[in-house]
Amino acid sequence: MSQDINAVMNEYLPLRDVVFQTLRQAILRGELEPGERLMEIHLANRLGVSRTPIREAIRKLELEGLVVMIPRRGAIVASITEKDLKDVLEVRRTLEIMAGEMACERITPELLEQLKSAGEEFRRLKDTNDFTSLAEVDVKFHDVIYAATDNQRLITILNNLREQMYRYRLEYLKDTGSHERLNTEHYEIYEAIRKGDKVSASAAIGRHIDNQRDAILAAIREHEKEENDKTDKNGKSGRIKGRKAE
Amino acid sequence: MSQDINAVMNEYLPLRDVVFQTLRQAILRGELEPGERLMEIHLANRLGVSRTPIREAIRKLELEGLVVMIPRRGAIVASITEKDLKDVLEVRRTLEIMAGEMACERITPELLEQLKSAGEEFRRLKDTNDFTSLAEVDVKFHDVIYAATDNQRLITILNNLREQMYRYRLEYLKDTGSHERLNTEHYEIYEAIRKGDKVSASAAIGRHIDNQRDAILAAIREHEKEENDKTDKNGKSGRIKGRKAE
DNA sequence: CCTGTGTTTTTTGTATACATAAGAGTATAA
DNA sequence: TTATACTCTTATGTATACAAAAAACACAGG
Repeated sequence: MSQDINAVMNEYLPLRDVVFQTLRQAILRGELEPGERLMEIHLANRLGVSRTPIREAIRKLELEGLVVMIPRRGAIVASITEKDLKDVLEVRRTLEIMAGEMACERITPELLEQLKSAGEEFRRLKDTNDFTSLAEVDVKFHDVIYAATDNQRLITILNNLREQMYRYRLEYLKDTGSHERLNTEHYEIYEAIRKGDKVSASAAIGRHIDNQRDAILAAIREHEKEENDKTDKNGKSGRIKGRKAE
Repeated sequence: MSQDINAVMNEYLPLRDVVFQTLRQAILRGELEPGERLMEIHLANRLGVSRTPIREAIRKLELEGLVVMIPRRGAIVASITEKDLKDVLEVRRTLEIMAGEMACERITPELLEQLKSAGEEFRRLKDTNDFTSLAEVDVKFHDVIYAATDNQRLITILNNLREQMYRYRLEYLKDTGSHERLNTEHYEIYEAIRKGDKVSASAAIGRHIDNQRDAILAAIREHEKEENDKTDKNGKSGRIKGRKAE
C-alpha cells in the first residue's frame, strides 16, 4: 500500500538521530546510570559509527538536560536529585491540570472514546503483572488528554516532563497496591472530562499527580537506600559505571 | 578582584557554544529571518570556525525548535505561525500565574526589594524612547518573580517560552501607548506579591499576559501586512533570504 | 609510607577530507 | 517553445586527522 511506500521514503534517518534516540532510551530506561561517562570513541565503536554522529547526538541530549557537560571532560548522564524531581512534578502538576481543563472544553467525541478505552484497558490490566503494558496504557491515557488540548507546545513540554521520570515509572508501578487507586483516579478524570466539569477534572488530576508524586518519591528513597546498602557491604560495588560524578 | 579571576577561569567556552549563542541571538532578534537557510560552510566562514562547531550548534537549535531540519538539505530558521504563538502564550500564561502564586509564598525580602526597584525603574523609563532598556527592565521584573519560585525547572521553561517571542518584543514595546498600562500592571503585581495575596497576583498576572498577548498578536499582524504589501508591490523582494520555506 | 614531579595515555575539541544526494544549469530533440 | 536527459556545482552527512588538555602512572626524594 501507499502507506508503505511513504514509510520507505521517510525511512531515511541520519545516524545522529539514530544515535540520539538510542542513547536517550538507554538513559531513560536506566541502562546508562546517572554519573556514567559517555565516551565518544567508546560509543562510536559500540554503535559502529564515527564520533561525529555521537557528538551531535550528545549536543541534543545536553540541551534536553539528560546529560551534563564537563568542560574538556565530556558528557555524563545527568543525575536527578530529589529536588529536581519535586520541581518537575510541581510544574507537571500545574500543566496536567491545565491540560485537563482545556480537554474539558475542547475534547472531540473520538478522543473521548479513546480516553474511555484507555481507562478500560488499564482496568483490565491492573491485576496482572504486565507492568510494561500497564505503563504504556497509562501513557496512552494521558496522551489522549494532551491531544485534546490542541496545543502542540503544551504537549511537547508535558511529554518532556513526563519523560524526566521515566526511569522511575516501572519502579513505582510495581507497587501493585496502588493500581486500584490509579484505576479509580482514571475513572474520575474521564468522567469529569466527559461532563466538561473543569473543577472536578482539575481536582481529580491534582490528586492523581500528587499520588504519583508520593509513589515516585517513595520509590526513589527505597532505591537509594538499596544502593547505599549495596555499596556499604562490598566496597567493590558490582559495576564500575555506577560511580556518581561530582 | 577575585571576581575577575573567576571570570577568567570560567572564560573557556567551547566554540560550539559561542556559535550556538550567536545563532540563537540572531534568530531571536530577527537578524536571521524565518525560512532562511543556515548553510554550514557559509556560517563557518562568516564566524571564522570550521563546520564542526556550526553543526553542533545547529543540533541544539534544532532541539530547541528554533530551526527545522530538512533531510539532506540542511537547516532553516523555523517560522512561527500565529497558532504557535497563541499556544506558547497560553502555556506561558498558566506558568506565569503559577510563578506569581509561588512567589507570594516563597519570596524573600531581598527579592521583594529587587522587584520593587525593577518596577520603579520601568516607571522611570516608561516615558523615554529607550525601548531596549525598557525591555531589559521588563525582563528583570519577571526574572525576579521567577527566582522567587525556587523552582529551577519552572525558571528554565519560562525563560524558554519568553524567548520564543523575543523577536516581537521590541516591536510591541514601541507602542508607547501601552507603557502606562504596563506600569500599572507591574505595580499591581508587586503589591499582590508583597501582601502574599495569591488571588490578586494571579488575576493581575493573567491580565498582564493577556494584554501582552493582544499587543504581540497585533504587532505580528501589522508586521505581516507590511511584508505582504512589500512583496506585492515589487516582485523582486528586496532580500533573497526573506523567502519562506515549504 | 607519603608526596611531589615528570612522562605517557586517553579523550576531548576542532579542522579537514571524502562520498553522495539534491539542485541548477545546459544542450538537444520534439 | 517545452520537455528531457545529462552534466556540473553545491551542500550535507559521515569519517578521519591532529592539537591540546586532563588524567593516570611511574618514579625519585623526603
